[in-house]
Amino acid sequence: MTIKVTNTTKKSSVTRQLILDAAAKKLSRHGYHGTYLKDIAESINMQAGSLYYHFNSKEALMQEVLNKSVQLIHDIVDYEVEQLSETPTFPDLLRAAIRGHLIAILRHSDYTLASIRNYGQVPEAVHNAAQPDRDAYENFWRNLFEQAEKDGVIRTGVDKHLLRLAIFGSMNWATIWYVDSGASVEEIAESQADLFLNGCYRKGV
Amino acid sequence: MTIKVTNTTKKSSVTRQLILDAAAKKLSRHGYHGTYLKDIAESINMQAGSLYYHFNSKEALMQEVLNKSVQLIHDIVDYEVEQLSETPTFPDLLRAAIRGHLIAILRHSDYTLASIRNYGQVPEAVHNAAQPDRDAYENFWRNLFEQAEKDGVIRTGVDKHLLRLAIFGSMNWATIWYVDSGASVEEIAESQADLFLNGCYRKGV
DNA sequence: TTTAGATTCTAATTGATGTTAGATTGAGTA
DNA sequence: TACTCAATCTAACATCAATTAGAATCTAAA
Repeated sequence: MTIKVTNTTKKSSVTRQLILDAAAKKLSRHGYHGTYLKDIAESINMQAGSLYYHFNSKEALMQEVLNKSVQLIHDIVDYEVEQLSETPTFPDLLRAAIRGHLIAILRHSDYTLASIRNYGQVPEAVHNAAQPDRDAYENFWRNLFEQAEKDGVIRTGVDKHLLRLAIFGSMNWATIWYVDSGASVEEIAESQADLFLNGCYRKGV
Repeated sequence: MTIKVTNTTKKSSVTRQLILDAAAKKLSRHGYHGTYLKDIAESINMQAGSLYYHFNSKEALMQEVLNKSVQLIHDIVDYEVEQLSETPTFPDLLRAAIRGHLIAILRHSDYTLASIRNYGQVPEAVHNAAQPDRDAYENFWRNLFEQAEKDGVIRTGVDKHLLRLAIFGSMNWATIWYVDSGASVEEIAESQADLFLNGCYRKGV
């Protein structure tokens, strides 16, 4: 058996990437247990056994897909937020964060759907390995709302915790209907930000 | 082979229900391909083969779980809405609908998690079979917002379609974090309704 | 008590999957 | 040219899942 150390050969890393992409695609469509190494391999014209040159096991491969999916989102959100002016307002920040998250999960939907759909379906070891990355990303949002509350721009009575979870839900759910909606990512982001900031209700008819 | 016709015997229908419940539990935790008939059977002290007396195939069993999950939600939402006064306001209606949906998916989470997590992961035949029920339920929400718009209580610029999907996302996502949150279903419902009605932003600091 | 029908079990069968070891290929290098 | 090593393939192995046929058991009515 070949022991795998970090391999930096050109060809190897290209193939690795091909495998990861193919795995993400399968994983997003068929779930962990419905994703077969044979299918992954076939979709990039390889044999199932050959995958073991690049990954030690199915679990290891899946783990890397899940990790990458979270990092991808985090990176894009960071980027979108950094594009803002020096002293962005809370609505600006929220809009940018939502836009980043949606861009990530809708444009790279194979990875994020793989992550979302298999949350709690993969073996625990795989699940736990991605937790640190998830926590790091979650903290970004926690901080966003904590700062906003300090600044007094959150309406009294709004639970920061439930607010964050509601926004997460709305965004992540978009992976399910986005393709059929015809709307652009930017439109959806704008709409969701506006909704969470101002609500849908017109008072005093 | 025994051909199954609709069987109304007492014992049979009780066992059927046991099987469905067990299947929903497994399905919600391990996904379609990770759910094994053997496990379902064992969890209710039966043999895998015996399941075939009640269901023609794994697909047929799964299909019934998914159908039931949607019907369950629809029924409870209808009930909550009917409890309202003769002429409920839009906020009242929305609150009741959200409460009903959350009660359904959080109290009977095995069925609804089974449905949500396996959306697009089950074989297409199974998926399609549950579509009519899903459509019927979706129409309830469509009508809710259409009526509200006619009544002029929706803020201009709000996209009814995206609004509905955002609310769905927030609610359904709650299945993931509910158990760890410590919040009650009623609190979450109240909080989400308030959020979607009025937003989180306090204007004019 | 007998018996027919309903329900469950038992023991295969068939097919597919993750994994591995060893053979094979192919590109660069001494 | 020979050699090395990365990369891939091939052909197995062991396991396990869905399904089935028929035997066994249980239940309620005659």
